[in-house]
Amino acid sequence: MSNPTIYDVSRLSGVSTATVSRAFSEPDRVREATRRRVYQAAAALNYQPSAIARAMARQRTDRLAYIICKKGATILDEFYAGICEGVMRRANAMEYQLVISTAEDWRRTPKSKQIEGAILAGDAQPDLIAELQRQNIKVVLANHVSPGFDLPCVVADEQSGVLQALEHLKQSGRHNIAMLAGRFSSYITSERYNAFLSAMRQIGLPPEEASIAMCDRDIHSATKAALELLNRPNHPDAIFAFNDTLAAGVIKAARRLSLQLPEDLAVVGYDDSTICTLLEPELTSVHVDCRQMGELCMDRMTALLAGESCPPRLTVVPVSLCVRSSS
Amino acid sequence: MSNPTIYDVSRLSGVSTATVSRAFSEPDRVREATRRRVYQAAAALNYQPSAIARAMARQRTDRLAYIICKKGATILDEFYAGICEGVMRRANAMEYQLVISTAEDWRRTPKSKQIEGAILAGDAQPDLIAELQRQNIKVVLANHVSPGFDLPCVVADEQSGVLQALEHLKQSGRHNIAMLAGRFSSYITSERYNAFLSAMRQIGLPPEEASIAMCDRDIHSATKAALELLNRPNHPDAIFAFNDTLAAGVIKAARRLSLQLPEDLAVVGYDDSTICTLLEPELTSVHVDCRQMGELCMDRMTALLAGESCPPRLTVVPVSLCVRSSS
DNA sequence: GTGAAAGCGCTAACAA
DNA sequence: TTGTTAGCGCTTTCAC
Repeated sequence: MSNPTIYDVSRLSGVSTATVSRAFSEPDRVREATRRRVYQAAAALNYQPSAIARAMARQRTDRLAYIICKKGATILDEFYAGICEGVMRRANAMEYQLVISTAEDWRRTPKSKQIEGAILAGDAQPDLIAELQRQNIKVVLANHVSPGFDLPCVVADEQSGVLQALEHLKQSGRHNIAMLAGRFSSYITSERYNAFLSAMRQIGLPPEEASIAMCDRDIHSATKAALELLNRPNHPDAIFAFNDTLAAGVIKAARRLSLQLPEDLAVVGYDDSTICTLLEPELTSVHVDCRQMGELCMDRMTALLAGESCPPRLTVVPVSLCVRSSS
Repeated sequence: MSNPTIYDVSRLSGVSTATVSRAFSEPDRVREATRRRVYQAAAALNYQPSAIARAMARQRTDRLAYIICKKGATILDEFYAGICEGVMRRANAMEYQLVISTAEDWRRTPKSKQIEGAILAGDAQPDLIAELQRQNIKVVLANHVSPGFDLPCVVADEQSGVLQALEHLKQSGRHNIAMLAGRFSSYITSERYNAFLSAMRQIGLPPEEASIAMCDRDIHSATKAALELLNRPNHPDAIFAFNDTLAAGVIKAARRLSLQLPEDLAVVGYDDSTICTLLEPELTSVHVDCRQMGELCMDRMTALLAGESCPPRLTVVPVSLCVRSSS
C-alpha cells in the first residue's frame, strides 16, 4: 500500500540512494548504464520521487501562489482569470506548482512556509504584503502598485489605453465625450480616471464636470447612470466606459432611449472581454493582454527567486484599441 | 535569514519539541500555562510550523488539485471557473491547499505524490484517471462521467434542465422548437442532445430532423447555424441553444433577419452565465449552480479521503430555469 | 501532561 | 562516477 521509496529502488537496482537521487535530478551525473538500471528498477516498483521529502531536504518547495485580492471577486472575474492563466501556464512550464486562493481565504489559514513566492492580483492590502515578506516570501503585484513597498509590479498601460480610445472617438467625429467611471480598486479607478482627464486635454477636448458619471460595477447601476448621462442637456455623443460590463449598460440605456448605435452614440469599453463580440452592436474596447500580464508576473517572480535583488520595479504592458461596430 | 524551527521554540520556551508540536496541532493536550509559554516563544521568534516537515512526518500533504480537462479551455471558461470557485472555497475552509492545472500541463510534469486527491473537471481522459489512481490519488469527476471507473461523479441534471426549458417554451405558445447543439465534450453533448429529444416527446412535440442544427462553440458558428435554421421553410418560433454563447449567436441572427424577440422568436440558453443580463433582450437560461457543483465535488473528495470506500457514485445537481425577456 | 528519540524520504557534502 | 552519511523540521509512539 505504501509507496515505494528511494531505498527500494536503491536495493533493487543495486546502487546507492545517492545515485538513484542523481539519476532523477541530475541525470547526466550518472553513467548511462547505471541510469538505465535505476530507471528500470523504478519502473518495476512504480516509483516516483516524493516531492515532499525532496522539498524537505532541499529546503525549497517549487511552489507559488496566485492570490486574488478583490473584495467579493474571484477567479470568476475574467480579467483575473486571464492573468491566472498566464501565470499558470508559465509556472507549469517551469515545473512550479501553482496554488490559488483569495486574499480573504489566505488570511484565515497559516499555510506559510509552503510557498516561495506569491503573485497578488488586484487590490493587495499592505498588511498582506508585509506579512508575506516577513515570511521571506517573494511578492509580485499584478494590476496594482503599492507605493510603500519595494517589489515588482506589472500593470497595463492605462494612459495609452484611454488615449487610444479617445483619439479614436475624436477621429470619428465625436466632440462630446463622456466617461462612465466604475468604482473599482482604488488604483485602477484613479489611474483610469486621471488618464481620462489628461487624455481629453491632450486631444483638445477639455472635459467638463457634466460629462462624468460614477456608478457601481454592476450593469444595472451602469444602465441607470448612463440614462442619467444621456438625459442631461447637451448630452454626450460618445461614452467611454471603465469596462465592458459598464459599456453593456450604456448600450442598454441607449436602446431604451431609442438611440442608434453608433450613429447617435458611440460606446467604448475596456478590457476587451469575451462579451464584446456577443453584444449588439459589437463593442469597441481597449484590449488588455492579461495573459501576458500573468506571464510577465512570472518572469519577475523568476528573477526574484533567482536572487536578483532589483528586477524592474514597474512593468507596463502595452494595450491596443480593438475597434468594432459600437463606435 | 533561515526560518526558526521547532527546536528554537522548544529551547526558548523550555519545553520539549513534542510539546511544541502538540501545542500547535493538538492544543488541548497541553496544559494551558505551557501552551501559553509556547505561543509566546513562537511569537517572539516569529515561528510558524513548516508545512513541509509536517507533511513529511505525517505522510500526508493536505493538498488537492483541480484539473481542467478541456482542450484549449481553461480557468477562463466561466463554467469551470465557477466549479473551481466552489472547490476552492470549501478546500480553503478545510485547510486544504488547492493547486490548479490543466490536463495538458499535468501530463507533462510528474509532480506526483504531492497531492492526495484530484478533482477533474470536464472531459477527463481515462488514461489520466488511471494514472492518478495508480498513484493512490483519489479522483472525483465534475460535469462528466467515465463509465469504466469506480469513482464519484458530480453532474448537473441535464434531463430536468432541458425539460424545464422546453416546457416553458411550450407554455408560452411555441410549437416549433429547434435546437442549436454545440460540439462540446462528448458527455455533455450527448446528454443534452438526448435530453432534448426525450423532453420534446414528453411535452408532446416530437422533434423533427429539420429542427436540429449543429455548430462549433464560437458565436460566429452559432450565428451562421441559426441563420440557416431560421431560413428553413417552416422555420422555428423558438430555439433552445446548448449554452449562452450560442444563444447570443441566435440573437444576432434574429436581429439580422429583423425578427422581434421574443414575439417572432423565443431564445433559451444554458448555464445562466453572466452574459445573460448583458444581452438585449436579456436571455432566458437554464441556471446551473456550478459553485455548488464544486462544493459537492469537495464533499465527495472528503468522503474518499476519510476512507469511505463507496460514496455516492453519481451526484446530480438540480437546475432551474431562469426566465428573462428573450422568451 | 510532558519528554526522549526514532523515523518520514530525499539531498548534498565529502570521501573513495 | 558512485557511495556514505548527516541532516531537513516535524510527528508520534512509548516512557515517565
